[in-house]
Amino acid sequence: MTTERNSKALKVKQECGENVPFLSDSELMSLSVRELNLHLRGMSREEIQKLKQRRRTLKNRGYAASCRVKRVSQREALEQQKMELQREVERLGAENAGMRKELEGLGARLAALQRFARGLEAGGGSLLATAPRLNTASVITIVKSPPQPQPQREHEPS
Amino acid sequence: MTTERNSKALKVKQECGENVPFLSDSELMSLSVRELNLHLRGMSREEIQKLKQRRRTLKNRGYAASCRVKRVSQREALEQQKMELQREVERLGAENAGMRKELEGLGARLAALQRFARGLEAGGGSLLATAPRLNTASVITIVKSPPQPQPQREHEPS
DNA sequence: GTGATAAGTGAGCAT
DNA sequence: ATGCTCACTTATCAC
Repeated sequence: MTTERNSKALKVKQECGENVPFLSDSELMSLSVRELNLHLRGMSREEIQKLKQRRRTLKNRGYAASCRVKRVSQREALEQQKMELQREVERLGAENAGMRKELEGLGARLAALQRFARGLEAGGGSLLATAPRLNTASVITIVKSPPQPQPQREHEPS
Repeated sequence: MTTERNSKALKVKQECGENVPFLSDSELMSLSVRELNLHLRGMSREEIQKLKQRRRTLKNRGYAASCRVKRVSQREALEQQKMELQREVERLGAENAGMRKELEGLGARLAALQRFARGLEAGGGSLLATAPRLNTASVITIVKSPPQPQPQREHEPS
Protein backbone atom coordinates (compact mmCIF):
# COMPACT_ATOMS: atom_id res chain seq x y z
CA MET A 1 0.00 0.00 0.00
CA THR A 2 2.46 2.55 1.21
CA THR A 3 5.16 0.85 -0.80
CA GLU A 4 7.29 3.51 -2.41
CA ARG A 5 7.58 2.73 -6.08
CA ASN A 6 11.30 2.43 -5.69
CA SER A 7 12.63 3.66 -8.97
CA LYS A 8 9.46 5.02 -10.47
CA ALA A 9 9.97 6.79 -13.73
CA LEU A 10 6.61 6.41 -15.37
CA LYS A 11 6.56 7.32 -18.99
CA VAL A 12 5.31 10.83 -19.49
CA LYS A 13 4.57 11.77 -23.06
CA GLN A 14 7.11 14.11 -24.46
CA GLU A 15 7.79 15.63 -27.81
CA CYS A 16 10.81 13.99 -29.28
CA GLY A 17 12.95 16.01 -31.60
CA GLU A 18 11.88 14.21 -34.75
CA ASN A 19 8.45 14.12 -36.31
CA VAL A 20 7.53 17.73 -35.66
CA PRO A 21 4.86 18.39 -38.31
CA PHE A 22 4.53 22.16 -38.12
CA LEU A 23 4.03 23.03 -34.53
CA SER A 24 5.45 21.59 -31.37
CA ASP A 25 3.04 20.16 -28.87
CA SER A 26 3.49 22.98 -26.41
CA GLU A 27 3.05 25.57 -29.16
CA LEU A 28 -0.04 23.91 -30.53
CA MET A 29 -1.47 23.69 -27.04
CA SER A 30 -1.03 27.29 -26.08
CA LEU A 31 -1.94 28.99 -29.32
CA SER A 32 -5.25 30.80 -29.49
CA VAL A 33 -7.69 29.89 -32.23
CA ARG A 34 -6.91 33.06 -34.15
CA GLU A 35 -3.19 32.42 -33.96
CA LEU A 36 -3.74 28.81 -34.87
CA ASN A 37 -5.65 29.75 -38.02
CA LEU A 38 -2.63 31.69 -39.23
CA HIS A 39 -0.67 28.46 -39.21
CA LEU A 40 -3.44 26.64 -41.02
CA ARG A 41 -2.85 28.17 -44.43
CA GLY A 42 -2.48 25.72 -47.21
CA MET A 43 -3.59 22.55 -45.47
CA SER A 44 -6.06 19.98 -46.60
CA ARG A 45 -9.29 19.71 -44.66
CA GLU A 46 -8.09 16.39 -43.37
CA GLU A 47 -4.80 17.77 -42.10
CA ILE A 48 -6.56 20.64 -40.42
CA GLN A 49 -8.92 18.29 -38.63
CA LYS A 50 -5.97 16.14 -37.64
CA LEU A 51 -4.16 19.13 -36.22
CA LYS A 52 -7.20 20.40 -34.37
CA GLN A 53 -7.75 16.95 -32.92
CA ARG A 54 -4.14 16.82 -31.79
CA ARG A 55 -4.62 20.22 -30.19
CA ARG A 56 -7.72 19.01 -28.41
CA THR A 57 -5.95 15.90 -27.19
CA LEU A 58 -3.01 17.90 -25.91
CA LYS A 59 -5.37 20.21 -24.06
CA ASN A 60 -7.24 17.26 -22.64
CA ARG A 61 -3.95 15.87 -21.43
CA GLY A 62 -3.43 19.06 -19.52
CA TYR A 63 -6.95 19.03 -18.16
CA ALA A 64 -6.49 15.51 -16.92
CA ALA A 65 -3.26 16.48 -15.23
CA SER A 66 -4.78 19.44 -13.43
CA CYS A 67 -7.73 17.28 -12.49
CA ARG A 68 -5.35 14.85 -10.81
CA VAL A 69 -3.47 17.65 -9.11
CA LYS A 70 -6.72 19.11 -7.85
CA ARG A 71 -7.82 15.75 -6.51
CA VAL A 72 -4.59 15.35 -4.57
CA SER A 73 -4.74 18.91 -3.26
CA GLN A 74 -8.27 18.46 -2.01
CA ARG A 75 -7.37 15.23 -0.29
CA GLU A 76 -4.39 16.85 1.39
CA ALA A 77 -6.52 19.81 2.43
CA LEU A 78 -9.03 17.44 3.99
CA GLU A 79 -6.32 15.62 5.87
CA GLN A 80 -4.89 18.93 7.03
CA GLN A 81 -8.26 20.12 8.30
CA LYS A 82 -8.78 16.80 10.00
CA MET A 83 -5.49 17.07 11.83
CA GLU A 84 -6.26 20.61 12.90
CA LEU A 85 -9.59 19.48 14.25
CA GLN A 86 -7.90 16.65 16.10
CA ARG A 87 -5.53 19.11 17.72
CA GLU A 88 -8.48 21.34 18.58
CA VAL A 89 -10.29 18.42 20.19
CA GLU A 90 -7.19 17.60 22.17
CA ARG A 91 -6.78 21.19 23.29
CA LEU A 92 -10.41 21.54 24.31
CA GLY A 93 -10.28 18.20 26.05
CA ALA A 94 -7.30 19.27 28.12
CA GLU A 95 -8.90 22.61 28.92
CA ASN A 96 -12.02 20.69 29.87
CA ALA A 97 -10.16 18.39 32.20
CA GLY A 98 -8.44 21.33 33.83
CA MET A 99 -11.68 23.15 34.44
CA ARG A 100 -13.27 19.97 35.72
CA LYS A 101 -10.50 19.74 38.28
CA GLU A 102 -10.90 23.39 39.22
CA LEU A 103 -14.62 22.87 39.65
CA GLU A 104 -13.94 19.90 41.87
CA GLY A 105 -11.58 21.94 44.02
CA LEU A 106 -13.92 24.89 44.28
CA GLY A 107 -16.76 22.55 45.14
CA ALA A 108 -14.73 21.04 47.96
CA ARG A 109 -13.85 24.48 49.26
CA LEU A 110 -17.43 25.60 49.12
CA ALA A 111 -18.45 22.47 51.03
CA ALA A 112 -15.83 23.21 53.66
CA LEU A 113 -17.06 26.77 53.98
CA GLN A 114 -20.59 25.43 54.18
CA ARG A 115 -19.65 23.20 57.09
CA PHE A 116 -17.86 26.12 58.66
CA ALA A 117 -20.81 28.47 58.33
CA ARG A 118 -23.23 25.80 59.51
CA GLY A 119 -21.03 25.35 62.55
CA LEU A 120 -21.29 29.07 63.19
CA GLU A 121 -25.07 28.92 63.20
CA ALA A 122 -25.26 25.79 65.33
CA GLY A 123 -22.78 26.99 67.96
CA GLY A 124 -24.41 30.38 68.36
CA GLY A 125 -22.08 32.02 70.93
CA SER A 126 -18.34 31.39 70.98
CA LEU A 127 -18.08 30.91 67.29
CA LEU A 128 -14.51 31.27 66.25
CA ALA A 129 -13.33 29.16 69.11
CA THR A 130 -15.64 26.15 68.88
CA ALA A 131 -17.14 25.81 65.42
CA PRO A 132 -14.47 25.35 62.78
CA ARG A 133 -12.33 22.31 62.46
CA LEU A 134 -10.56 24.37 59.85
CA ASN A 135 -9.39 27.81 60.81
CA THR A 136 -10.40 30.89 58.90
CA ALA A 137 -6.96 31.62 57.52
CA SER A 138 -6.87 28.41 55.54
CA VAL A 139 -10.27 29.23 54.14
CA ILE A 140 -9.86 32.86 53.32
CA THR A 141 -6.71 32.49 51.27
CA ILE A 142 -8.17 29.85 49.03
CA VAL A 143 -9.78 31.78 46.21
CA LYS A 144 -7.44 31.99 43.26
CA SER A 145 -8.91 34.70 41.09
CA PRO A 146 -11.55 36.78 42.83
CA PRO A 147 -13.82 38.85 40.59
CA GLN A 148 -12.57 42.09 42.19
CA PRO A 149 -8.78 42.19 42.47
CA GLN A 150 -8.12 42.35 46.20
CA PRO A 151 -4.52 42.45 47.40
CA GLN A 152 -3.67 39.20 49.13
CA ARG A 153 -3.38 40.40 52.63
CA GLU A 154 -4.14 37.08 54.31
CA HIS A 155 -6.43 37.86 57.23
CA GLU A 156 -5.16 40.85 59.15
CA PRO A 157 -8.12 43.18 59.74
CA SER A 158 -8.11 46.30 57.61
CA MET B 1 -18.56 22.17 -9.62
CA THR B 2 -21.41 20.38 -7.94
CA THR B 3 -23.25 20.38 -11.22
CA GLU B 4 -25.24 17.22 -11.44
CA ARG B 5 -24.64 15.82 -14.87
CA ASN B 6 -28.32 16.02 -15.58
CA SER B 7 -28.94 13.10 -17.85
CA LYS B 8 -25.65 11.43 -17.41
CA ALA B 9 -25.50 8.05 -19.01
CA LEU B 10 -21.83 7.69 -19.63
CA LYS B 11 -21.01 4.86 -21.89
CA VAL B 12 -19.96 1.81 -19.95
CA LYS B 13 -18.42 -0.82 -22.11
CA GLN B 14 -20.74 -3.70 -22.65
CA GLU B 15 -20.63 -6.84 -24.61
CA CYS B 16 -22.90 -6.54 -27.59
CA GLY B 17 -24.60 -9.69 -28.79
CA GLU B 18 -22.54 -10.04 -31.92
CA ASN B 19 -18.82 -10.60 -32.20
CA VAL B 20 -18.56 -13.06 -29.35
CA PRO B 21 -15.40 -14.99 -30.29
CA PHE B 22 -15.57 -17.87 -27.86
CA LEU B 23 -16.11 -16.44 -24.46
CA SER B 24 -18.13 -13.51 -23.25
CA ASP B 25 -16.25 -10.72 -21.54
CA SER B 26 -17.60 -11.56 -18.11
CA GLU B 27 -16.78 -15.24 -18.60
CA LEU B 28 -13.29 -14.50 -19.82
CA MET B 29 -12.72 -12.17 -16.91
CA SER B 30 -13.76 -14.50 -14.14
CA LEU B 31 -12.33 -17.76 -15.39
CA SER B 32 -9.32 -19.11 -13.57
CA VAL B 33 -6.21 -19.89 -15.55
CA ARG B 34 -6.87 -23.60 -15.35
CA GLU B 35 -10.42 -23.18 -16.60
CA LEU B 36 -9.22 -20.80 -19.27
CA ASN B 37 -6.74 -23.30 -20.60
CA LEU B 38 -9.55 -25.76 -21.21
CA HIS B 39 -11.05 -23.25 -23.62
CA LEU B 40 -7.74 -22.71 -25.34
CA ARG B 41 -7.66 -26.01 -27.21
CA GLY B 42 -7.03 -25.68 -30.89
CA MET B 43 -6.03 -22.05 -31.09
CA SER B 44 -3.11 -20.50 -32.82
CA ARG B 45 -0.44 -18.91 -30.67
CA GLU B 46 -1.58 -15.56 -31.95
CA GLU B 47 -5.19 -16.15 -31.03
CA ILE B 48 -4.20 -17.33 -27.60
CA GLN B 49 -2.13 -14.22 -27.02
CA LYS B 50 -4.98 -12.09 -28.27
CA LEU B 51 -7.40 -13.76 -25.89
CA LYS B 52 -5.06 -13.46 -22.94
CA GLN B 53 -4.53 -9.80 -23.73
CA ARG B 54 -8.27 -9.25 -23.87
CA ARG B 55 -8.55 -11.00 -20.52
CA ARG B 56 -5.87 -8.76 -19.07
CA THR B 57 -7.59 -5.70 -20.43
CA LEU B 58 -10.92 -6.74 -18.98
CA LYS B 59 -9.29 -7.33 -15.63
CA ASN B 60 -7.56 -3.97 -15.82
CA ARG B 61 -10.92 -2.40 -16.48
CA GLY B 62 -12.16 -3.91 -13.26
CA TYR B 63 -9.07 -2.88 -11.35
CA ALA B 64 -9.44 0.68 -12.53
CA ALA B 65 -13.05 0.70 -11.45
CA SER B 66 -12.30 -0.57 -7.97
CA CYS B 67 -9.43 1.88 -7.75
CA ARG B 68 -11.84 4.74 -8.39
CA VAL B 69 -14.36 3.33 -5.96
CA LYS B 70 -11.68 3.07 -3.33
CA ARG B 71 -10.63 6.65 -3.93
CA VAL B 72 -14.17 7.89 -3.50
CA SER B 73 -14.68 5.78 -0.38
CA GLN B 74 -11.54 7.12 1.20
CA ARG B 75 -12.54 10.68 0.45
CA GLU B 76 -15.97 10.14 1.93
CA ALA B 77 -14.44 8.51 4.99
CA LEU B 78 -12.19 11.51 5.46
CA GLU B 79 -15.13 13.88 5.17
CA GLN B 80 -17.09 11.76 7.62
CA GLN B 81 -14.26 11.81 10.15
CA LYS B 82 -13.92 15.53 9.67
CA MET B 83 -17.59 16.11 10.40
CA GLU B 84 -17.42 13.93 13.48
CA LEU B 85 -14.46 15.91 14.73
CA GLN B 86 -16.32 19.14 14.07
CA ARG B 87 -19.24 17.87 16.13
CA GLU B 88 -16.83 16.84 18.85
CA VAL B 89 -15.24 20.28 18.86
CA GLU B 90 -18.67 21.85 19.09
CA ARG B 91 -19.66 19.57 21.95
CA LEU B 92 -16.46 20.17 23.89
CA GLY B 93 -16.76 23.87 23.25
CA ALA B 94 -20.25 23.96 24.68
CA GLU B 95 -19.22 21.86 27.65
CA ASN B 96 -16.30 24.21 28.11
CA ALA B 97 -18.49 27.28 28.05
CA GLY B 98 -20.84 25.70 30.57
CA MET B 99 -18.04 24.86 32.95
CA ARG B 100 -16.55 28.30 32.53
CA LYS B 101 -19.87 29.74 33.63
CA GLU B 102 -20.05 27.36 36.57
CA LEU B 103 -16.55 28.34 37.58
CA GLU B 104 -17.49 31.97 37.37
CA GLY B 105 -20.52 31.39 39.60
CA LEU B 106 -18.58 29.34 42.13
CA GLY B 107 -15.84 31.93 42.17
CA ALA B 108 -18.36 34.66 42.95
CA ARG B 109 -19.86 32.59 45.73
CA LEU B 110 -16.46 31.87 47.21
CA ALA B 111 -15.64 35.55 47.09
CA ALA B 112 -18.89 36.31 48.86
CA LEU B 113 -18.10 33.74 51.53
CA GLN B 114 -14.63 35.20 51.82
CA ARG B 115 -16.05 38.63 52.48
CA PHE B 116 -18.44 37.08 54.96
CA ALA B 117 -15.75 35.22 56.86
CA ARG B 118 -13.48 38.27 56.84
CA GLY B 119 -16.35 40.22 58.34
CA LEU B 120 -16.62 37.61 61.06
CA GLU B 121 -13.00 37.98 62.02
CA ALA B 122 -13.07 41.76 61.87
CA GLY B 123 -16.26 42.13 63.90
CA GLY B 124 -15.14 39.75 66.64
CA GLY B 125 -18.17 39.94 68.95
CA SER B 126 -21.77 40.14 67.64
CA LEU B 127 -21.01 38.26 64.48
CA LEU B 128 -24.21 37.02 62.99
CA ALA B 129 -25.94 40.34 63.57
CA THR B 130 -23.40 42.79 62.21
CA ALA B 131 -20.98 41.18 59.81
CA PRO B 132 -22.81 39.75 56.80
CA ARG B 133 -24.47 41.84 54.16
CA LEU B 134 -25.67 38.50 52.88
CA ASN B 135 -27.43 36.16 55.28
CA THR B 136 -26.24 32.62 55.89
CA ALA B 137 -29.24 30.94 54.27
CA SER B 138 -28.40 32.27 50.84
CA VAL B 139 -24.84 31.11 51.29
CA ILE B 140 -25.35 27.70 52.75
CA THR B 141 -27.68 26.44 50.05
CA ILE B 142 -25.28 27.26 47.29
CA VAL B 143 -23.29 24.08 46.89
CA LYS B 144 -24.77 21.93 44.18
CA SER B 145 -23.13 18.58 44.70
CA PRO B 146 -21.44 18.27 48.08
CA PRO B 147 -18.94 15.41 48.44
CA GLN B 148 -21.01 13.83 51.25
CA PRO B 149 -24.71 13.61 50.40
CA GLN B 150 -26.39 15.80 52.97
CA PRO B 151 -30.15 16.21 52.87
CA GLN B 152 -31.02 19.75 51.85
CA ARG B 153 -32.43 21.06 55.07
CA GLU B 154 -31.71 24.73 54.50
CA HIS B 155 -30.49 25.99 57.87
CA GLU B 156 -32.74 24.78 60.67
CA PRO B 157 -30.51 23.51 63.46
CA SER B 158 -30.51 19.75 63.83
C1' DG C 1 -14.60 25.98 -28.21
C1' DT C 2 -13.02 25.33 -23.45
C1' DG C 3 -12.58 23.07 -19.24
C1' DA C 4 -13.73 19.25 -16.23
C1' DT C 5 -14.43 14.54 -15.07
C1' DA C 6 -15.94 9.44 -15.34
C1' DA C 7 -14.56 5.45 -17.62
C1' DG C 8 -11.30 2.82 -20.16
C1' DT C 9 -6.38 1.61 -21.68
C1' DG C 10 -1.57 0.58 -21.16
C1' DA C 11 2.85 0.83 -18.48
C1' DG C 12 5.17 -0.34 -14.60
C1' DC C 13 5.69 -1.70 -9.88
C1' DA C 14 4.95 -5.03 -6.18
C1' DT C 15 3.46 -9.28 -4.38
C1' DA D 1 -0.45 -14.14 -12.77
C1' DT D 2 -2.71 -10.67 -10.20
C1' DG D 3 -3.82 -6.27 -8.36
C1' DC D 4 -3.05 -1.50 -8.07
C1' DT D 5 -2.05 3.12 -9.56
C1' DC D 6 -0.17 6.60 -12.69
C1' DA D 7 -0.50 9.10 -17.00
C1' DC D 8 -3.00 9.22 -20.99
C1' DT D 9 -7.10 8.94 -24.06
C1' DT D 10 -11.87 9.10 -25.01
C1' DA D 11 -16.62 10.23 -24.27
C1' DT D 12 -19.65 13.45 -22.25
C1' DC D 13 -21.33 17.06 -19.82
C1' DA D 14 -21.71 22.11 -18.61
C1' DC D 15 -20.82 26.59 -19.83
